[in-house]
Amino acid sequence: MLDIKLIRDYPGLIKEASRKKKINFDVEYFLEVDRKRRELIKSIEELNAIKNQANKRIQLAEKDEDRKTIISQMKELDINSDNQNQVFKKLDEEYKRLMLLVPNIPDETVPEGDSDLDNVEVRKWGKVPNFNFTVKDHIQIAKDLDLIDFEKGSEIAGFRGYFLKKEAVLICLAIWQYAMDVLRKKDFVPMIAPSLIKESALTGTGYLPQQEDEVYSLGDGMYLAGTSEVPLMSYHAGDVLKEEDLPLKYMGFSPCFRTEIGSYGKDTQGILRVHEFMKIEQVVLCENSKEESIRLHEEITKNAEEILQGLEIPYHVVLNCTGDLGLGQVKKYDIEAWVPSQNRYRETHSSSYFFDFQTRRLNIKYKTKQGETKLAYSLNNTGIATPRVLIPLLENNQQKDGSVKIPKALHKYLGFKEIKR
RNA sequence: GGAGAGGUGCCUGAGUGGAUUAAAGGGAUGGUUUCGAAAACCAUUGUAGAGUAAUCUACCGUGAGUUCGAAUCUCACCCUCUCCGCCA
Repeated sequence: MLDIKLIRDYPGLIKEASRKKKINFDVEYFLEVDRKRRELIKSIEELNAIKNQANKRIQLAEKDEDRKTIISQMKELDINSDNQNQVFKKLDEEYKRLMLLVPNIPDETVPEGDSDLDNVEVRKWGKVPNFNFTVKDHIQIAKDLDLIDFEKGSEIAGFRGYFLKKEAVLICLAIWQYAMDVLRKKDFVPMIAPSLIKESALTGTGYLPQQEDEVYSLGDGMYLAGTSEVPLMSYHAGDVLKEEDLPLKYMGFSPCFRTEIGSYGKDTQGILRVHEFMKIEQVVLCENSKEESIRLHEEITKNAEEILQGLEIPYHVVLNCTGDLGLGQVKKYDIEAWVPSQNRYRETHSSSYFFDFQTRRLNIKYKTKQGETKLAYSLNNTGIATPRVLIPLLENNQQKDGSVKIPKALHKYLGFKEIKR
């Protein structure tokens, strides 16, 4: 949600943002609704002022007759007032519905583009491995080493279902522990967040109503979160924080659920795109400042890179183009890890900032030292997501003999250095 | 799942249809006093919207309703607590 004053004063910016983000939003229509709504508010407030005055006169009236006269006058006035209120209710609903659909304005450094194909590489890390044998994809490796059971997975959990087995499980546990240790050193507060959540948490973070298809709805008003960003941001909904406590940094650990509607036919094999996975998410609330947002955005991006570097996984960072930005995102980097079997990088992390888009919806503020109350700004990035990260981990470390070497950083959590049969 | 109690401002807490402009106390901030502090005294102390401004409007968990008028009455929902049952 954006500041209504900004939309009123600079509708052109919103129009541009809609165009760049490939989002359909009719600014002129919205402003018309806003104008009518405001006119009505003014008129209703004037009526209320008359009523309030009349109430005082009713109380003070000495004669019963006077009182009756005023009451009958007020009854007449009420007919008009009821009508206005009904019209207002409809207008207000429409206004609120539209307010949730106004796209945030992309940063000027974000390249224009239609889709992820137009994202721009920012930097690369690590050496893409050269294999002197035919590389296997993660599916084959997992089958050969009995690490993932896809057949039973789809039998029990349906399409995109999977069972992790044996070392795959232990490695996931180790990866979580490792990633948490990295983030803990950077003072991120560990949280295990609920995935079963109410609608308001999803609306507050901007996933609803915009991305309704992608969220599992349980039909009783409860939903399954696609990321712990949703419960963690909602954790502070309605709060007035202290400036000296900012930035607040959380690492949220939770199962994540995604319908993947709209990606039918994409990545249907393996564990790249699954309905259910585990993720450690970095969530940050900071002061109302663009500079601070940018600084922290770079920081949480670096944190994720540090985690991947520790796992010895080659990656690159791309700057997402406007068409690949979500409704509320101002700027986003995706980190993509090298997947040898596909001979390309695939997304493992997504790092973005929102300014007050989410905090306005969630009403998260803070008091400055001068006593001013301001909306906080928010950011988030993946810490690590499993099992997806197993793909580059298994593939990049596969050996000619079919075994897989395990990156050093995980050894102390595992007690073994390779997967071998 | 069953039974009960409750939700009022930064906090405690009063308030069963009209003077509530939400009492009172506490806290916080500023001032007086003081060498300085404590105490005492005085003052200030919510959010949002409309307006150049004076000012006006809304908000007592949320939403709807009754009424000329609702923190107060009615209905639905949300949340918290207590007890019973079940349970990792």
